[in-house]
Amino acid sequence: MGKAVVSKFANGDGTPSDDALGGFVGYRIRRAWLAVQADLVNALKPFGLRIITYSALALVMSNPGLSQAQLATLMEIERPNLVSIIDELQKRGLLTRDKSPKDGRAYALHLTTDGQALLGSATQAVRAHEARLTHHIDDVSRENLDAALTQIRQNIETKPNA
Amino acid sequence: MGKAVVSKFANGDGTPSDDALGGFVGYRIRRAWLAVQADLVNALKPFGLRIITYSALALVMSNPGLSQAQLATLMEIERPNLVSIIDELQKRGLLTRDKSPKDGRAYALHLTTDGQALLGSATQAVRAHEARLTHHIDDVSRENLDAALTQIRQNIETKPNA
DNA sequence: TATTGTTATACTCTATAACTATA
DNA sequence: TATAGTTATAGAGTATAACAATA
Repeated sequence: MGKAVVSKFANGDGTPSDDALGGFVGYRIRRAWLAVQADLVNALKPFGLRIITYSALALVMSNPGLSQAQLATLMEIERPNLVSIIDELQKRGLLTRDKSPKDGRAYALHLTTDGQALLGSATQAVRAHEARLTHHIDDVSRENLDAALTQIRQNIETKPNA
Repeated sequence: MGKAVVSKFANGDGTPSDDALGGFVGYRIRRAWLAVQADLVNALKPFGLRIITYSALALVMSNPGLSQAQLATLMEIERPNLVSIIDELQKRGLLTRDKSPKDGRAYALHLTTDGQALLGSATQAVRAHEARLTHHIDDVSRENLDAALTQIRQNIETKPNA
């Protein structure tokens, strides 16, 4: 009685399955982010930019004159880890580090014309990448996605684990 | 003419803003994952487990007897990086590495009774963590979230960037 | 020849302590 | 004293090459 067992694996077809994790929202978000990240890295490669250098350029563009400490806070990275990023962008002539007129300790960051041009081209590529991501996702679903992701972050902030 | 400029920053209130990135779905997914990850790390800490060791236990539980190569594929990590993870779990007596009867090169992985017990307790904590994440997100939104994340992964697989 | 598990290694990302110069 | 930028460093996580044993 009972038919032959092909495999002891969870999905019963002889191939191991990830069902034990696939039911978790966190796992699904992680898998989505890894896929998006890999695709975005490729989208930025032609411009010689990494995700972190693109982010720095975009944030300096929107917030001209901000300091490295402010930028690090905005990027949610530690101040020491921003130094080499800014070094790299400055060496490539994409942004300037000027002594702040108001605070002798701080630098005021600004994009150069080249930096603005490169950011513009890269942003077009990022928009194309985003358009591909959200293909077949209508406006309502897209808004629901944003709302759900925001709610999740709020839930964690409100009731963090430890 | 024209009122005093409080700040040149994007949000105009004297504080720099991340609006330049906040409009991207990828950025929102990343932020959500980072928050979920931090919370999950804390949820697993009491059990002496990291996300990667919990994943390994859960997958071996669902797929008893699978090999390290199969597990590495399932976890989407490289085979060499799995060795120390299995070492650690074996040293703690949570799983066994038995010579596969069918393939002299491979090990068949199984959870011990202790491993099953620890996985059970940890899974309760992960479920509690997940319940907190999805608080205030109704079933329809939750299904929409899953569908959207799946669609995004499919879009990338279908039309990858480079 | 190809594959399993392993070692060694390297590269990125991230986190902390401590220094200097300014405030 | 506190903060901005910096240096040095250490720890994760991840990726590849190469080897012995087995298929």
